[in-house]
Amino acid sequence: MNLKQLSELLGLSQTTVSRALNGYPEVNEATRERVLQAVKETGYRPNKAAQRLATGKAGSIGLVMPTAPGHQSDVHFGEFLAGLGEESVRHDFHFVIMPSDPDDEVAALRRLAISGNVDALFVAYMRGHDPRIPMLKSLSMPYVVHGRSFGSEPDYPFLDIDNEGAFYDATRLLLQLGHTRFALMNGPMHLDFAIRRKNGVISALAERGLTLDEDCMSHALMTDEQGLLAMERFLQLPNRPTAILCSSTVLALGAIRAVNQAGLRLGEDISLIAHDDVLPLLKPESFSVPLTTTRSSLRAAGARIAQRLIGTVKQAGPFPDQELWKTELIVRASTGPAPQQL
Amino acid sequence: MNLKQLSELLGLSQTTVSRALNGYPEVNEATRERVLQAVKETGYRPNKAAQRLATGKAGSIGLVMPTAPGHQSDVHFGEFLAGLGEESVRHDFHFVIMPSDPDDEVAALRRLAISGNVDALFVAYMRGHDPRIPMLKSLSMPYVVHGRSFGSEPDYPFLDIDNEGAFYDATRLLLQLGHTRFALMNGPMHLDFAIRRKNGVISALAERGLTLDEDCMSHALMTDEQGLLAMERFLQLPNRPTAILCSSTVLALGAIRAVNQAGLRLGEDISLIAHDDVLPLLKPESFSVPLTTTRSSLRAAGARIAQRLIGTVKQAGPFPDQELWKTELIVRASTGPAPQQL
DNA sequence: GGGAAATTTCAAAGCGCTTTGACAACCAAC
DNA sequence: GTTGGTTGTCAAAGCGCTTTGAAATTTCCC
Repeated sequence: MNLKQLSELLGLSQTTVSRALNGYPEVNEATRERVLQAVKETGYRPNKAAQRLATGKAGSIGLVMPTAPGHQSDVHFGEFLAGLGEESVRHDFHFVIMPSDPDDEVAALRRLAISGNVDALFVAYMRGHDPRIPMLKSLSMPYVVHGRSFGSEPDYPFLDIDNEGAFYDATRLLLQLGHTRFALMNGPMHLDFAIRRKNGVISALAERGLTLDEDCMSHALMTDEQGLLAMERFLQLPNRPTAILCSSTVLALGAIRAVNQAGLRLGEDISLIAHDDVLPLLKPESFSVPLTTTRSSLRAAGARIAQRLIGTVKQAGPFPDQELWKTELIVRASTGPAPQQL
Repeated sequence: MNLKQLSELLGLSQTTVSRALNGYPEVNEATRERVLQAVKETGYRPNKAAQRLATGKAGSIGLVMPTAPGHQSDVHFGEFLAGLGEESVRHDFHFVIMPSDPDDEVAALRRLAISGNVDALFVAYMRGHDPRIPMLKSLSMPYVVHGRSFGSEPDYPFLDIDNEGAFYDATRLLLQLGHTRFALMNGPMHLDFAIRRKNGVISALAERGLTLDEDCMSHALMTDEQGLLAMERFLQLPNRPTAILCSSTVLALGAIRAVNQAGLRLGEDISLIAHDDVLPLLKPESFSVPLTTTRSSLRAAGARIAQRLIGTVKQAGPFPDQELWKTELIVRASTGPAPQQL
């Protein structure tokens, strides 16, 4: 069943039927009703490819999924996708995923943009001075950046959380509890959020005249394995840290295993605050010692970005171009007063 | 730049240019060279929407991502996606994701199929007597099922691992080590793989005249939290099991925490074998006590399914319709002889 | 050199939709 | 009863590609 057949069935022109379907005002309400009824009965569905060709709109948003043989498939990515998905299905959009080697993202993004398969782009895993930003600007296609790019003029549309503020607050809490020896277990060094979180820690420490040693910083993929390794290193330092800031609950998982293995008690010998992306798989409150966290839902961010992108494509009102979400600092049992000096 | 302009530029007809581009034989090699050269210089890219309309092929495969507000976004899903992605990018395919409430998958799948956005479908998370199978059969669109559907005639294209065999073998290993009290920590009861794994355990036990108590079975989402809860229950049983079979390394994570908390030693007081989907996030060899596992790579399965789907769409030779992959049983330190009777 | 066969190219007809510009049909107002 | 403004409907022209069927050109063989 196509439009032509449907219109013949109804004794109307294709124009009228098309207009009735797409909510144009210049159609008699009675006629529209008839058309809608016929659609129900015949199960007519407009051909997407033809719609696309005619309108130039694809009804989909595109994104690049970093993946390579052997590359980590990131839990955080799946969670974000879920948010994006929930929102797009609500608007009858779908999304197109272009897998790409993480080293080749600019090219992948360009391919996706010119493929004509998408109306808008979303990008994540931002780095400092990210080359994708100028590229996106040069494209005439709506986009939203998840995160920001340190070092680039922030004049592009983004949604980010206040990473620096989150880790500043977390650090201050630990300072107030009397801790003086800190360590930071961070994501890969080149990623924007990692830079900002580090800055947050450093500036809070600086207020008390403290610094963060090179030894007390780790930059790695956010896996439990890396968390374990990093923590083991920290614990072997001559003057080992008592306060740990951790960029993910996944890292925390490994870190805590290391703490346990060393026979230390979390929340007493070692205090730890992790950033919580609200992964349903890893609830900080159900850790054996519930985790103090800075919280911001990755899924909610995904949904919001989808909303902005789709709204822009549909020209449904203006959206704020730049959003910075505050995180919540939630205190649980993994933080406690600094242990007495030995 | 479109085809018309390009052909005018070359002084050729659209037909010839189109044929040259698409590798048809009825084009002079010299002409083809000229065309290809012009494409390079002008950066011409055929309009996808028009191609689709003309050919009826979308160049993409579709899948339904189960997601709902509050629903688990599954680590296993992301890993599978990575495999699918690696392969599809290799063939210039992309995939379209339709998010859907897990209770509404049949409808979502149908929407996706008739949306005209995809050439082929992939489905996973199969259940017993899965209603999607008859639905897929009724569609005239290629598809591959990941897993199988217990109770349905296996006359549809699938790729599955030998779940029953894996758990049969794992159980036999534990039996040989002298264990007699078993527990099974499984995925959700309605899922096909869970049914088959359970059968594998039961039939291995039956050979020794043993049975699996209702108490010693848990069916739950495969999260570490559920693993913890299930194991805590097992450990409180009057005659507690010494051998645990576990459907995922994620479940094992929680289970092991419970074992530790109870002051028991893994591989001595309790033996555990988990199924390992080769999640890069959770390597069984880097657990504090390395895990004995049945292994089969989810990512490889994703890649293989993409290969079959794309091959079918492109009519590139026949593929086996049904594949059953064996798993590997890899023995590490989490299994040991049954402890002496008390 | 002529005719048949093979090779190369082309004009035109779709694919199924949207949208433009024109045209009836109707109403109110003078 | 004509004018002017709405309303509702339509025919036809795209959108940019593929593909059919025919025509033009070249090649081959006797």
